[in-house]
Amino acid sequence: MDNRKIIEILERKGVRVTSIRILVMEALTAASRPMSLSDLETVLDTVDKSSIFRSLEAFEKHHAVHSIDDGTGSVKYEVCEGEDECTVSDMHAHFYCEKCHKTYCLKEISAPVVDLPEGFEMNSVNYIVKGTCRECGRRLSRDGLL
Amino acid sequence: MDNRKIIEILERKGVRVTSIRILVMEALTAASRPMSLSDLETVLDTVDKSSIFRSLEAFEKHHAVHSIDDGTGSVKYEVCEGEDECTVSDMHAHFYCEKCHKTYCLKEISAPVVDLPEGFEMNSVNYIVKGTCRECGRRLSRDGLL
DNA sequence: GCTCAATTGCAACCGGGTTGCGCCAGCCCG
DNA sequence: CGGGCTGGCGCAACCCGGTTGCAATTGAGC
Repeated sequence: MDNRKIIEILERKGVRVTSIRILVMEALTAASRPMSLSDLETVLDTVDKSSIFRSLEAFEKHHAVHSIDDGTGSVKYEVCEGEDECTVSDMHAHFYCEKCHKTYCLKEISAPVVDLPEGFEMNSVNYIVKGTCRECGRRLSRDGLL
Repeated sequence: MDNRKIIEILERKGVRVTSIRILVMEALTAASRPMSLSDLETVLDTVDKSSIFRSLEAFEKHHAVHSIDDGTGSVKYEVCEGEDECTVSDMHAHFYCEKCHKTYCLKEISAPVVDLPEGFEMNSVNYIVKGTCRECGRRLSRDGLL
């Protein structure tokens, strides 16, 4: 992976560039799936978790990443797509596989928006579908467990 | 509140009736809103939290209550409406007020269901809207803060 | 190269959730 | 009534993800 690209992302978002932050952002962009703090901890085993945490904090403040809560008890982070803000783009659906415990990002499916009762103001939406992912479904049917 | 009703609910769901469980179920039905473990802990300050926890566990196993994760880090519980199962009824939307930190149960709004990519199997849906609730909206506009 | 603010690593802490264990209550059976 | 068994309870300890205080280090700007 080319560090230039990573550094460019950080600079564009106005995040101060450090070696640790490059590592964290690199891991996040390399992953095809939202990552939790402990996921990152195991990938970057030389880096202290508080440093990763604070890097993510900085990224999030500058809208370089956004966090999603898939109800597993550990917050996941993923790189924001848009060039600038990502408040709208973080409204897409996510899928949590109860078999392999992976969280998928259904980028193409934007989170549905409902009409709220009068007086309620919406700020953001969290839409999580739980179930069995494609691979686990295949695996289970192959093994005759389905 | 009439204990008879509480006991009747527990018996109908096949949960063994104990004094603690009556207290927990009573608190849950009395609350107009989903309650967390620590909410219940403060309401029932004579009861140990592990007892409350295990009561909730028992209730949930017998579909007397269901849990919802509003992304605040503490799971909320609410009494199932239906007489029997509640697997469908727990698919309604919830609203989390970021001002007063209350979770509302939008019973009349069922969680929207999206089409998943091929091979993905849906088990349940979690739909949380975050924002400002009616009361906080009123309060803020009354105080000129909005 | 120097200075000062920001970042990092470490260790400790926090809070929600969970569990091991001994004790107690209730119940069935003789 | 008495004994034994099952299940519930309280206590304390633990787990884990997240967070923070602090001292050491880094690095950006001069």
